[in-house]
Amino acid sequence: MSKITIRDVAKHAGVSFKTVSRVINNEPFVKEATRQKVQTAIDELGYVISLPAKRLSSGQSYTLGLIFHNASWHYIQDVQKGVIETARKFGYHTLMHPCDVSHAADIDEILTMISQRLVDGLIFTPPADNAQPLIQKLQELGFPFICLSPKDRENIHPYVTTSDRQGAFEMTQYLLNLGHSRIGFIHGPDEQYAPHDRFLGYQQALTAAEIEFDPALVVYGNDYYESGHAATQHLLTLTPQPSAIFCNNDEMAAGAIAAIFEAGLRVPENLSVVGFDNIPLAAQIWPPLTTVEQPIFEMAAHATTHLVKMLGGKTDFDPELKIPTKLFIRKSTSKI
Amino acid sequence: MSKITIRDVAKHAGVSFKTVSRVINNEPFVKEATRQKVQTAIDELGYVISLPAKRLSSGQSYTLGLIFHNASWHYIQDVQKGVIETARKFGYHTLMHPCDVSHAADIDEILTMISQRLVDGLIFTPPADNAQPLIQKLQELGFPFICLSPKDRENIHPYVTTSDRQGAFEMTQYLLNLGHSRIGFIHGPDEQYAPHDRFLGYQQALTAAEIEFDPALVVYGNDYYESGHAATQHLLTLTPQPSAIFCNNDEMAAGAIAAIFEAGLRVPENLSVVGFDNIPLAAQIWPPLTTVEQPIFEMAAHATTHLVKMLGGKTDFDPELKIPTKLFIRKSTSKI
DNA sequence: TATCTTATTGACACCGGTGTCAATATCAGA
DNA sequence: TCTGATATTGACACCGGTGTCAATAAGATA
Repeated sequence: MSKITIRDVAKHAGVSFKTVSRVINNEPFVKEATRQKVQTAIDELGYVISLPAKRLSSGQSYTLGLIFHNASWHYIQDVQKGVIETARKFGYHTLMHPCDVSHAADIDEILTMISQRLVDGLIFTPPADNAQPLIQKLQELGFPFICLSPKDRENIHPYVTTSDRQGAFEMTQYLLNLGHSRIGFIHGPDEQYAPHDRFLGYQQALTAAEIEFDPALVVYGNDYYESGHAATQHLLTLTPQPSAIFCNNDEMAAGAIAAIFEAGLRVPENLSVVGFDNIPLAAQIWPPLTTVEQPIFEMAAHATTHLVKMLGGKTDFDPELKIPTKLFIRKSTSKI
Repeated sequence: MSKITIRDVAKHAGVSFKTVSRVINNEPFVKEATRQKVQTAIDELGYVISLPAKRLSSGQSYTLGLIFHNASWHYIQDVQKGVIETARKFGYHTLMHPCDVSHAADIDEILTMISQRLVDGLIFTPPADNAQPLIQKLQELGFPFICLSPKDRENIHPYVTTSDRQGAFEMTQYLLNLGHSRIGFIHGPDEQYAPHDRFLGYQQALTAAEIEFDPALVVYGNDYYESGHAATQHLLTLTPQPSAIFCNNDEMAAGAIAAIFEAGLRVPENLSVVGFDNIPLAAQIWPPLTTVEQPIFEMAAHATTHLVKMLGGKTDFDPELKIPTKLFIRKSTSKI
């Protein structure tokens, strides 16, 4: 394709190549007539900027790195959409970087990416933000990054998260209103922040309704289908059996539903099941899942916007943004 | 981070900067002793190459673009894994490019990416390969690209696909062996190639078993959950009712199962349901879905390898690679 | 009209590598 | 030990932009 450079355009327009550079970057102090002349030359020649050249000379890559490790792809897909779309608006590209941040080699790889000047800033999705040594190194370096729902909210800034506690509170309240008082709770991974917040919301709703919290109803899972399945099998052995199960995420809820069916019971006739996140799967299983929508796309979009602002040297934004959740009532719940 | 350049390393090692360049690129004709000396200097100084500089001077971006449009994310996630992982092995990075190739502006955007020298080659996933004007333009330009399961296999090369026909043939045979003779078939989007191949496999298996093909059993869907749901509702009104439903993909199969449950019937007791692709969802719905695994990851990996080889000027590979499918028997099927 | 600002434009170094080709070692054979 | 062939290394232009600062043009002011 076009091997046209700004010097060609300059010659064609009868100006210096620096002026062409000014025009394509929309710099001030260019006479309108000159701008027109250059623009015409650009159009006639079909000039397109060479990004490699711009990147080398400006010292910026105009690229953001999205770091994710071991995260559910349902989650990642929304994050990707949010980040890619938002980055594009600002003229940035996005590089996906799946990795295992618990692995020293992978951390080195990320550090290398930075040294290579491949990315200008990084976006971390949980649990990648748990890579303490990496995060610390970045902070020392002063390298721009932002986290999505980080575990450690005290030391990692800026971040964007969601109102997990409030969402879980509302969902629990909803189940309570349906008449459920023994609500099993499948807890998420301990290393992350969100599960604790969600659990807290569950407990607070119980307290608000003056229902005594029974620790026996809490089982730990790892957010995967299988663990939701196993946790539910355990919950079903309890006496009295819970009449509803609140899962830390939708994937475990899908596992829960499978376990209930296997036990010869039905959802929601015998047990109600709810999840968290509202991933596509939630609407595609039977029965469709009542869940709490986590505004992943919006979080990712906000995080990207913040990061780009940081790269531009701005700091006039809230370093601790919280996006609200929303209840999605479907068919996996019913009155007791 | 390090602002060390090859000139710094050269000075430190007492050689010319060109020699350093030779060492980092592992070029021949460098004396072993020199290589050692340079390597030591590199290690001591913590030198890391500047990609922007390499890209500008070499004229290559060492980046592949993955174009996808409107495709299921279940599919895309495996493609992404395959492409990213493989590209990395060859020292390439991958840029995701979701877009709408039926939109002229989006096609221009891709053409611009090329002009900007942002990517060295493109990988298309269906149905993005249907962007005729774009594909044609690329062929004229001689710009390297490769398609995954393209619709138009006559004119688009190279490509990597899977044995859709054979997979559908085997699955149908499996259902036949289970005793099903009236097998509903939910056809996929007409604009793609794969659905036709799968349908052909279905018909051939019927013929091989000497069972007459009944056109009434074929309903068209668009690969989404909802259309599988609707198509199944229709199939259930048929007399005699089919005893099994073969869906063009898993997502529609999930919709089919939901429709069956809603009608008060059970899977697989009353009807067997099978899908195609073996996406994660297949194992997470109840009952777990019997399906045909489409080797998406492998296809993506092969395609990437081919593309990189093309970029290296090689042409010693099959321009029409076909990766085999595999049957996954789970619990959504049973004897009649 | 001469002078001082301020708006525009141009000259040129530089970003940090790669590519080309000439220069210098090295080594085997005579 | 000398010579030609081959192995190594260096010099330098170049990729196509951006940044800096000087040069020039255009107005404003006196």
